[in-house]
Amino acid sequence: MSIVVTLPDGSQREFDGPVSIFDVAADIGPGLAKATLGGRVNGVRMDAHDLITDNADLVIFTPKDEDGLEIIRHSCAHLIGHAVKQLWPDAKMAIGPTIENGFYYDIDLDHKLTDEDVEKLERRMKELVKRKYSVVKKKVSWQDAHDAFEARGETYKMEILERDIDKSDQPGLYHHEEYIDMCRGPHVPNMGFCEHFKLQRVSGAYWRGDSNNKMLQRIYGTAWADKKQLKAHLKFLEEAVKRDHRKLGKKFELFHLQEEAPGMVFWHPKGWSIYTTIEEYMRRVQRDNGYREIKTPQVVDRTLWEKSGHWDKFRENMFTVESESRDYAVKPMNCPCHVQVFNQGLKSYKDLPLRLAEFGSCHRNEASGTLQGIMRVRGFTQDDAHIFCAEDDIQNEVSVFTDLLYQVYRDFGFDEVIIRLSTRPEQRVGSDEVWDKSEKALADALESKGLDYELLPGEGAFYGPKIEFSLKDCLGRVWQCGTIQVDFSMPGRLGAQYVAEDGSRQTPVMLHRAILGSFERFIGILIEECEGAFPTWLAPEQVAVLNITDKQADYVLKVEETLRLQGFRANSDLRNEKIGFKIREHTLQRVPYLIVVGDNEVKENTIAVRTRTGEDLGAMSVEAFIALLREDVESRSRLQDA
RNA sequence: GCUGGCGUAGCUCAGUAGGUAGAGCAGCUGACUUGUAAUCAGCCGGUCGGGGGUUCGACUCCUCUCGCCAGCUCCA
Repeated sequence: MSIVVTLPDGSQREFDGPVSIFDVAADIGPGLAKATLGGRVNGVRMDAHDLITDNADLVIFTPKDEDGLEIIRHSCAHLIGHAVKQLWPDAKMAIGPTIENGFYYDIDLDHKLTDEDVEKLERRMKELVKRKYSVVKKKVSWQDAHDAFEARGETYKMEILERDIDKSDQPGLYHHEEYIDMCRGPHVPNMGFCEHFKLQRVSGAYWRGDSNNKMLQRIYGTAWADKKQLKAHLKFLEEAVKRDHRKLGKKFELFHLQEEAPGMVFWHPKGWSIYTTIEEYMRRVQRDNGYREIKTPQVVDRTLWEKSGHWDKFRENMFTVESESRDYAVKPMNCPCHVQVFNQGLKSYKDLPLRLAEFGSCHRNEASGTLQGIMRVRGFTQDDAHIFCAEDDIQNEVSVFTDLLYQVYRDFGFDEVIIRLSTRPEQRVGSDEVWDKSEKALADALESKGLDYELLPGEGAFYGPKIEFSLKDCLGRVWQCGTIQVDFSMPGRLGAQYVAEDGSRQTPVMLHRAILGSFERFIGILIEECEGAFPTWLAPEQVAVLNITDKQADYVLKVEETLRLQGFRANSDLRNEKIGFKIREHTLQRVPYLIVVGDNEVKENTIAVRTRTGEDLGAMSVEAFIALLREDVESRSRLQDA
C-alpha cells in the first residue's frame, strides 16, 4: 500500500510503505535530512524516526523554527538528567519542561548544588553533547516503564506514572545512553543538536507547585539553535540588567527603599514628579470618563473587615493596629470603604452606573520573599475605582473600560498587553446563572474588540470572574497592572442597595477596576521600558539651561524662569564647568532638551537647543522652543515613534 | 513564608592560609571662565547590615537576626 505525504507547500510525495519523517526529509534532500529534528504529522508532534503509516500532512521541524527550537530545549532538559545522574547518582529526577527561551529540571538531591556544581554539570553536559550520541525512543508498557524507574530509584517518575498516566498507555522512554527519561516527546534524534545552551542558575521549586510538598532544586538553562542566537540572548540578558528599575531608580534619584520600611517606597523629588504627573493625568482621564473621585480612610475598625470578609480571608495580609481596646486594620483594599460612600443616602437606579474612583493607598503584609523593588511592595497606591451598576450594565461597562485602558496604555507607549480571563473557582458565591452571564459578558467584551486573551479556568476570585491586563518588565517577566473584576458578593455583604424602577430594593453589582494597577508597579515598568529616558511629558526635568561662562548667567536664569512660568520643568546649570562636561552630565541624566547659552545667543537673543539623543536643533528664539516643547508634551512624544 | 546566593565609603566594586580596610567615581576646597559627552590639584570619607560566640586578635570562622537578589508559593 502506498502512502502519500503532503508538505506545507502543497506538494506531495508518494512512498511504497510506512516511512519516517527522517526518510521523507532525506527524500527531499540530504541537507534537510541532516537538520531534521522531528515533525508534525496530521497535527501531531512526532520524533524524526517515528513512522508515518498512512496518508498524511507533514511539517518537518528543523532548528530554524520555533517547534524545532522547542525540541532542542526539551532535550537539553534530558541532558541535565543524563549529566546529573552521572555526577550525583542518588539524584531523583522530577520534571524537566521547556520554558520561554530555555528549560529547567526539578531535581531531588540532598547535596545542595553550588555555583561550582552547576559549572561542573555544564561541563559534563558539553562533553556528552560532543559525542552526538543517538537518542533512542522506546514505547513500552506502563508496567515496564514503572519497573524501569523502580530499578533506578526514580520515585518521582513512578509517581507521575501512577497519578497521571493511564495503565493502558504506552509511555515513551527516551534512552540517552545509560540514562532513561520518560516523555511524550518529541526529542532530538541525536544530541549534536543541543550544543548551544548555557545553565543559568539553581533555585528552589516545590514539587507539583504545592508549598506543602518538598522543595526540589531547579536548574534553569537557556538553549538556542546556534552560537549566534545563544550569544544574542546572553547579550540581551546583560543589557536587561542595565534597565532594571532598581538600578535606574538609584541612578536617576527617583526613589529608594530601606530596611526600616521593607516594601515601602521613599519617593525622591524626581520620582515624585513622575508620580504626580501620572496622577494628574489619570485624574483628568477619570474625570473625563464619568468617574467621581473620592478619598477614604487608611485605618478602619475590624468590624468592617469582618463584614466584608477580609478579616476571614485576607487576615494574614493585613497590618493591624490597636487603640483604646479596639482593633483596626490598615486597608489592604479600597472596596469596602467605597461601598460605605455608596451607602450614604438612598440611591436610585437613575444614579447607576455610579463610578467612584480613588487613588487609594493600600498596605498588604506580603510575604517577605515576594517583595521586589517597587514592582511588588507592601505599601502601594492604586488608581482604583468601583462601578456600581445593574447586571445588564456589566458588558457595556467592561467594554468601555477596556477601550479606556488601551487609550491610557497607548499614551504611555505600551502596545503589548497580555490579557487573561479568569473564570469561576470551586469555592465561590453566586448562582451558576449569574456566573454564566458575567463570564460571558467579560469574554464578549474582549472578543468584540478582537483582543486575544488567555483563559484561566478556575482562577477567578470567589466573588466573581476577572480580566487581568499585564505588561512585561525588562526581563520579560509579566506583571499584572490593569484589571476589571465582577463582584456579586461584597455589595450584598455590606448592605448596598438601590431603588429600582418598580420601587423594589435591589443589590447592585460592583465592578472593581484599575488601569495602571498600582503607581509603584506601573512606574517600575515604565522606568524599565524607557530605560530612564522618560518621554518629555513625564520627564522630571524637561530642560536644562547651561551657560558657557559666568557672563551669561543672568540670561540663563531669565530663560529658565520663562520656561517655568510656562509650566515646564526647567533647571539652569551655572556651575563653573566646561560646556562639554555639563552636556555629558545632563545627557546621562536623560534630560530631553539641553539649552546652551553663550555670548552669541545673548547677542542674538536666542538659545541653542540640543536633544538628549545628541541632535543639534540649532539656535532659535525662546518662543519657538516653547512651541516645540509644548507640542512634544501634548503629543506625549508619540510623534517621534511614528 | 520556602530554597539558594549576597550584604565593605554616597555609588560601582577590590580585599581567603584570621594580623585593627583599598580603588575609581561622587562630595568638599582651590586654580582655571571654558562653545556641544569627563580641566587640573589637594582634602574629606567606612563601629566592613545588626547581635552573640570562637580566638591573643575576626571584614575574614561559627551562630542567631534583619534586609536585598534569583526562583517557588502567593498577588497590583
